[in-house]
Amino acid sequence: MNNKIPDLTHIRELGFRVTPQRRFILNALAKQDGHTTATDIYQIAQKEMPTLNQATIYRVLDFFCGLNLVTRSDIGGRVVYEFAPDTPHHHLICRHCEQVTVLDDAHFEDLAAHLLAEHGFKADFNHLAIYGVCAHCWDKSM
Amino acid sequence: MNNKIPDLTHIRELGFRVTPQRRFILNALAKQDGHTTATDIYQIAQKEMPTLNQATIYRVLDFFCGLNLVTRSDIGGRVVYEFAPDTPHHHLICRHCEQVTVLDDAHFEDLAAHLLAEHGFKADFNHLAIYGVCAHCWDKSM
DNA sequence: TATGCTATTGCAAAAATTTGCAACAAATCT
DNA sequence: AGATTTGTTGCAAATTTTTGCAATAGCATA
Ligand SMILES: [Mn+2]
Ligand SMILES: [Mn+2]
Ligand SMILES: [Zn+2]
Ligand SMILES: [Zn+2]
Repeated sequence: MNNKIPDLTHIRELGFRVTPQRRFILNALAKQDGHTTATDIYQIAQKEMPTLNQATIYRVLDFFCGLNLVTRSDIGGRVVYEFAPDTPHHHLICRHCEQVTVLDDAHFEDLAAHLLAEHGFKADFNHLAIYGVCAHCWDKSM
Repeated sequence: MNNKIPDLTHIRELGFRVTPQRRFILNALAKQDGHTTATDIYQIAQKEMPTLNQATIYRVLDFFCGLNLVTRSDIGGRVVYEFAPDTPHHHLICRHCEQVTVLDDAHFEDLAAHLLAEHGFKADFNHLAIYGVCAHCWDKSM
């Protein structure tokens, strides 16, 4: 469970506006503790904020992704959103059993340093979905 | 330009079937030399294979992705497909100027080795989209 | 608190993607 | 070549996601 109440006020300084819709969606994401689809949000909204339009949900989710407040990724064929935690994480996804495990961001520090040094690219590895074969499935296939 | 004619016969040994639709779609992908959307394929098909159904295109693209014959990724908000080359590559995408550059797979060898050793996970980093800020935009923002 | 600017929303229509099912056809075996 | 099996396709309907535009509402300023 994630109780952190997201700080929306700072987006005002960026020239954007704090709206009830944005507050609702970000809070909804923060309350969920895993990956959430746009449809999930819409269904929650049906009860708690029935006037909230679907198009707005997609636009706001996209808006938050642009600010790195939310991550968006394609996991197991579904597009999922997640409130971006202080400590970034990623996922290992097995192509066989579809199992999804968490991978700490620390594993990407070396690569990030290299990309910055060699390519001048300041990468933020935000919520990557890495596909492959897990240990269990690999054993079975041998 | 990619002239390689994909070998579809081996999928027969996997229990799948070689159909004109699959041949057409894989060839169409191989002929394009960049990222291609499902709609691109559909429009090509309108001329060369008008009976090819949209649903089939999505199913076949998904089928090829499952076999790692094709990569699928979300780049700049668009879902793009690409005939999987012998030498895997990835992309660095700037959040500011949206510029997309190519990153060789060699950069992921160390990480892959680590994941295999530490997590028993045999990762195939196929066509990752890495977001961040390019050198040019980073300079401007300082 | 009232005013003005314009970012954002709701709405409806368009576009993209998925799904169930019956008809079809690729592969295998007589 | 004909029969059989069952993986695939086309079709149409259901979902999901995007887009243009007029109306709305943040919020800065006075
Ligand atoms: Mn996650
Ligand atoms: Mn590519
Ligand atoms: Zn597995
Ligand atoms: Zn840039």
